Amino acid sequence: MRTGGTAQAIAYEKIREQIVTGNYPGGMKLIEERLAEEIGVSRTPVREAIRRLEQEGLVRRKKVFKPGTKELRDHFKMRILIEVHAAQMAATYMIDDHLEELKEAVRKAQAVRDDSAEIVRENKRFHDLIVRETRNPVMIDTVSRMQSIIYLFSRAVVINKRPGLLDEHAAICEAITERDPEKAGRLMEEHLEADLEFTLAIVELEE
Amino acid sequence: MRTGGTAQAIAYEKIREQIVTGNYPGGMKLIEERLAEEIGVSRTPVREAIRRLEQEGLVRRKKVFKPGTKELRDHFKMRILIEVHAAQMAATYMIDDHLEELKEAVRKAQAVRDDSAEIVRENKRFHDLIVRETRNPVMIDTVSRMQSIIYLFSRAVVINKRPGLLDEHAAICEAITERDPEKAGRLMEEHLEADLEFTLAIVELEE
DNA sequence: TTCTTAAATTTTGTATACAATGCAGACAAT
DNA sequence: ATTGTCTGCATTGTATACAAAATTTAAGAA
Repeated sequence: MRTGGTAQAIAYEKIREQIVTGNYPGGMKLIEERLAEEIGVSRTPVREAIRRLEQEGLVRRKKVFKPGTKELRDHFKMRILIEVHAAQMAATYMIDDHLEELKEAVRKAQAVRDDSAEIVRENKRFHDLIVRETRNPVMIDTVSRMQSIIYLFSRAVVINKRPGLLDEHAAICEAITERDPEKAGRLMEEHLEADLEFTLAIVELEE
Repeated sequence: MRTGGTAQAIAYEKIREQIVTGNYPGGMKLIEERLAEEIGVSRTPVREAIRRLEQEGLVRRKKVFKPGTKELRDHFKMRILIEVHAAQMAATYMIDDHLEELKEAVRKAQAVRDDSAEIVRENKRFHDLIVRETRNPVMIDTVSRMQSIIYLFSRAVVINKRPGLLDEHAAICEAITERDPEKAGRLMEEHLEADLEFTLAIVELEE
């Protein structure tokens, strides 16, 4: 990975990496001095990196954020609201080039039914392509933040991949192709609600 | 104003204040040393305050953010999405106590038809009360952020208060009272879209 | 033992010095 | 006149020292 330029950027990338991989587990205290030494910079850039992660929601009061089920739900609901809207926009305005990309993503995910890392990547790609159709950076950004938080959980979920997920993607893609916003929106909502319930079910198993 | 506690909090409050009052105009460069001296703290807390404001969207690359019309639109659309949802939730679930508060806010705004500062306050209150009904801190927070950005503009707009605004509030309130989510959502959407267009029209006058 | 409180410690907050970077204007070369 | 690059200045980035606050540990009393 190319962790560019400034010490702060390096610190940010490294800490973030540790958090999302689960290497720094939820609840772990982030001690500036320790991290500074570990990364090989001074406390100053580490501080700023932590602040950034705090704003981003991955860190809460110097601890790695550990979302409870309520918080997971809240983030998911925010995401659903935007993505349903995005699906409607996509069905209305998506140009053919983009539609091709979307179909490609669906096809690819179906092709690699066993490699779960690859499925995760294509899954994310599918959703990103749809969210892009809002043409609204604020929404795109918000979804991205929600995904980060949700991912703190779904590492576990990803492994137990949910049945039906790929078919639902295909169905949404079809509704967009048919230029049916109502249907696309409805299918997206059902899809994400199912994802949420599945995720919650697994999380509750773990606790 | 009570600017409590740490130097960083003081710096944050003071700088934010200057920005939202328009005292620091859009595009102005924020120089750490100058601000530090002005506020009476060292550069360190000022830096962190600026970073925070950057995350919040009020500052962009050390300059006071000056949203263009596209950006204003984007923020507004995000807000609309959430508030329409909130209105639907409110119509479905709002308890009587909260409904009373809402009615009170509408009444009060109508009572002070001349004092524009007071109208702004009651206007905000009306929307906040509805957004609260999402019961979703993530959404509440997001709307609050959108409002900050929008307010960078609407200082101008506020002065030319839009006709019909209060009646629309009353109508939304009524739809909620009638427990009609579809209507409440639709009215809220129309209301905010009208606000957006009005705001854009004024902004374009200014340029 | 368990609870309180005080001391010790760890950790964060703040100031400040110095280094690196970027940027504006001056001057030279074409 | 245009381009280039050099110089000095303004600003940000980083490290570090010290102060304040928070947290842990230990000791003593109920």
